[in-house]
Amino acid sequence: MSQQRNGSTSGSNGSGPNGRAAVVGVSLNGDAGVELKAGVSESFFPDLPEATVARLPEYLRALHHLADTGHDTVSSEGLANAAGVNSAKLRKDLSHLGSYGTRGVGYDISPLIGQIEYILGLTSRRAVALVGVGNLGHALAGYAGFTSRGFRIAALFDADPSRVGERINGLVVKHINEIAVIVKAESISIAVLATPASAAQSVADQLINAGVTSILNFAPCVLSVPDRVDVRKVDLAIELQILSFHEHRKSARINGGLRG
Amino acid sequence: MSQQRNGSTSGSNGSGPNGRAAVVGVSLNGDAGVELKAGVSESFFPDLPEATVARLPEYLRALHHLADTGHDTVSSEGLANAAGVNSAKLRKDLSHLGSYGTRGVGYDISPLIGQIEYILGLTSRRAVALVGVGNLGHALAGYAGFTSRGFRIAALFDADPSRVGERINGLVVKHINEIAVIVKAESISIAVLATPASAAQSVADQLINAGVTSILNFAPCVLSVPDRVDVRKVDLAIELQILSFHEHRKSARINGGLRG
DNA sequence: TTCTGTGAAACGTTTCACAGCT
DNA sequence: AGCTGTGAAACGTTTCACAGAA
Repeated sequence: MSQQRNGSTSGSNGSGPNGRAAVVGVSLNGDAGVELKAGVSESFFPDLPEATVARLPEYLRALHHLADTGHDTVSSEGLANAAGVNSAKLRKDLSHLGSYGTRGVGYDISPLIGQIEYILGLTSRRAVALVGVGNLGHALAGYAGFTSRGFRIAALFDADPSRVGERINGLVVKHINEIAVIVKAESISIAVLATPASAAQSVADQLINAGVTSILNFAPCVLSVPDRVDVRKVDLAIELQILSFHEHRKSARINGGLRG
Repeated sequence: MSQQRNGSTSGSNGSGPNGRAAVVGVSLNGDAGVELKAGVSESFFPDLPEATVARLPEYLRALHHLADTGHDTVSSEGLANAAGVNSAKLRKDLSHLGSYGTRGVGYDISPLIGQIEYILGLTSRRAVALVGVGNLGHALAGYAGFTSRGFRIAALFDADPSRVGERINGLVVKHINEIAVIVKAESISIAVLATPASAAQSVADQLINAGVTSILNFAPCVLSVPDRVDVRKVDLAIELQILSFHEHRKSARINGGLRG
């Protein structure tokens, strides 16, 4: 959701005060049709359900894995298993992208990878700024998955002068008062926020002023942002608390003796 | 949403092969009623929608913040803003917990905190195992939010002998072949998986054999687990890819000139 | 009057079941 | 015969709008 998305989440909008909104996943309005054939890399933008969008990256990962292990075709059942969903859902999702399957056979992996990467905007490597190189931010700065899955960390920022100047993975940490200049210079539109909660809103405001329109927020707080800005939230303690609920429910079942 | 859903994500189950399922968020079946009054800390288990469960931690965080800043009552509008949702949703969610509001006034913060913590199973600090103290795992081991929001990291594991024995935050890293013994000895039911994807399934199997029934998975792969085990997935690259989709859509809007 | 609690409507998502292409 | 693509049904979630308690 989620969305928080977690989701899944993934979620919906709640209007905040004075025209700002705390947003996790935004509704889709475009309704241009899908007219793309395999191999063609320009198309109008299909109108995808948000739940589908949230699953495309998992399909993409599964498809890359299949391609790497020598497959070039896969059935809806096979891809669904690899992605952890059921096959009806997978077929419905992929049907929104246009027709990449052959009845009686399955899906052609390579053009399907191309189409999903196109839809997700991964045809060129996107520049990402990371703000907050403390405990967690430091680890994120070194996370190989960013690099291998379509992104490039283009700038690191921190408010702490003692951390400014530090070199991480070949990048020098800049002070947050350089956000405006660097974000504009590098045309960065996505930022990862790994600051303490107390600093997050102020940093988000600076990022948005500088032109950032998508934020991945690791700080445990709600951000208030304009409608045009997308925010997704990742909160480790929230994830554990949801699991804790399920643990509690399981033991209530056993102790209460009811309903299995 | 969930999962996964996040998913986020929150989400639903997809049956896997031979009775195993890749699970992100599990449906609720109990239907015991809510009979709890403020201050009483035993109750039957209410039948909460999964979407509500996923939001309770955010309400809890907001409530703690309000309590810390001297409030003892809050309106649905006020709490909803603090939690980033709309007030109708908040009221519906809280109505599932029983009646903690007073019409014309608002909600009593302190008993509401107590009830949410009870429902989430946070009345005693839960022991958590963390497997994989590489780049990300190391940061998670030091994350203060675990400690401050109801959890206690009770054990650290890694497969790499050169990391075994390292001391992090007062805990010594153990080898993963000690999982069975330590998880049982410490009655650990929740584990955080921060291993490479290639090791994740095998480690998950060991954890589950040892008695773990909830897993927070940071590895970019689908885990196959028995139905009784809950899995939530956090994948940083997936979150960025979802944001990338929205970036792509925004620029398609502008370039295509259609629909605002 | 104010603000919660809640039926009912609206909406989005998932699942079913099968038509139809290969 | 096999497997995709898809209407239609089922389900879950959100929003509306207001009854009714304080």
